Amino acid sequence: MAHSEKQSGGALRGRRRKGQGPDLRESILDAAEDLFSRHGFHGVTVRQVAAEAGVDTALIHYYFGAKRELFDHVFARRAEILNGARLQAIAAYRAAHTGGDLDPEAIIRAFIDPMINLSLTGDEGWKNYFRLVALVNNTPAWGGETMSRFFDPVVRQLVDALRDALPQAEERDLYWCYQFLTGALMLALSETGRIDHLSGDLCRSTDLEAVRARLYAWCAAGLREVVSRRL
Amino acid sequence: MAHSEKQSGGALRGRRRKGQGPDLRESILDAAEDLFSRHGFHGVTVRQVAAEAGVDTALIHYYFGAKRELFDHVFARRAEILNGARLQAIAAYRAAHTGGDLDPEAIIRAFIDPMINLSLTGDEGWKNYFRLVALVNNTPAWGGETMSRFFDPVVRQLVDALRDALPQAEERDLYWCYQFLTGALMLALSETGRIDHLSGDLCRSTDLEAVRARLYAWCAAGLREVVSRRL
DNA sequence: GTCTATAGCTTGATAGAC
DNA sequence: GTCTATCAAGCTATAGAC
Repeated sequence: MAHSEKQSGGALRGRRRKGQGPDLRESILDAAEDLFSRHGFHGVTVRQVAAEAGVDTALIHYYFGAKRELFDHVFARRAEILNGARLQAIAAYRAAHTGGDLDPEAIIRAFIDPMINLSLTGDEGWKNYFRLVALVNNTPAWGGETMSRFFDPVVRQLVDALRDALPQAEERDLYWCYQFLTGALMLALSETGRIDHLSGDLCRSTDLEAVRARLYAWCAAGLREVVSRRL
Repeated sequence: MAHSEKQSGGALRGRRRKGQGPDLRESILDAAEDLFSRHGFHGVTVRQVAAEAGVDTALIHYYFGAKRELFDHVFARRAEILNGARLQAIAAYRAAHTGGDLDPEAIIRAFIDPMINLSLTGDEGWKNYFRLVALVNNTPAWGGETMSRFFDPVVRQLVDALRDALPQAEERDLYWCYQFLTGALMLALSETGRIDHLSGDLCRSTDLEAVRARLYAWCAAGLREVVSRRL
């Protein structure tokens, strides 16, 4: 509230960077994203963010206001890009298959592929971001509400597409299957290193190509089975 | 370290409670479990735990030492009970099917059923505990190591049993499938309420019977599919 | 825009009375 | 065992110089 006029006003947004030196605003968000994703909201101090970004704590409050607002900015920053990519992937698949049968596995692929691609080919920040989303997804106090606020529209597109692909499916089954899917997906994207230790380094949690090669098949087969058992 | 002699010594353990009034040590653990599971380690203060337990902060330090030691006590308390139940369920299934074919879905059921049963029929503390485990499971900084330390032995039993049931399966596939399973399972057990909102209350995250009716089929079908695609 | 300095509070932990 | 009292440290956030 103390800084809302600066965030919404065009003065700052219109001429940021000015071509000289790094963009401190983005540096702060990058540092916050990195730290929040590893230690959670309460596990990070504004001072740590400032130190990691190479700025002073006062500057963080100048740009983003309170600590919680900083967190929200971090969470929202990549959500739009991600949602756009996923919506487009689902729409592209539907457009290419109007009239014909829809394949549930291809729909799931369209939903997940953008995330794995961003994590693999994008900057390191995307890995931090997915870790953060996974953390929020498992945060009972406010995680469910936050996830809904940012990602429900895309999920509805997924469920809609799956319903069209499996018109005989019960509505509830689609939602439960989505929950299983997102639980498996989020854990994979957060790359906690546990599977490395567990498997004696036979599997690497950073090996998202291995995830891709298995997760779609896993989800599609599970969905088919759950839907068919109800009939 | 300041209190190690009190924790390991028999004096406190031998005559706790004395039959009068509530056991403050357990009350503290219950309160800490509740709060940690909702807000994470850093999101809870020792003072909050003390207030919730109805004791003074000094007593917490007297019993458990530092805040982190309190957390470790909370995490370890139910791990033994849980691991015992799961090991027994897997062993019981194997004992009942020596010589014959092993069913992957039944093995998965033996692995998961104790958790769902404890959450459904046990005290409220079990729900808090599973939320806590889910949170740790998705904590990059130290979650992977902690999960491994407490739960790897049981997971190895699961993987061993699945290997015997599917001798043609590739080793790596078994580990990846376990990761998908645990991601879906932990999210379900943490009951974040997101599916309620998403489905317009068609599904309830507290409805673990609905999870049970679908998760085993989901996991078993996914496992079969992943294993078969590799051949 | 960016930094210095600091106010005002909360935290984890302990010493010591009972 | 349990509580009162308290300390040193660290925290968020802001005011004001530049």
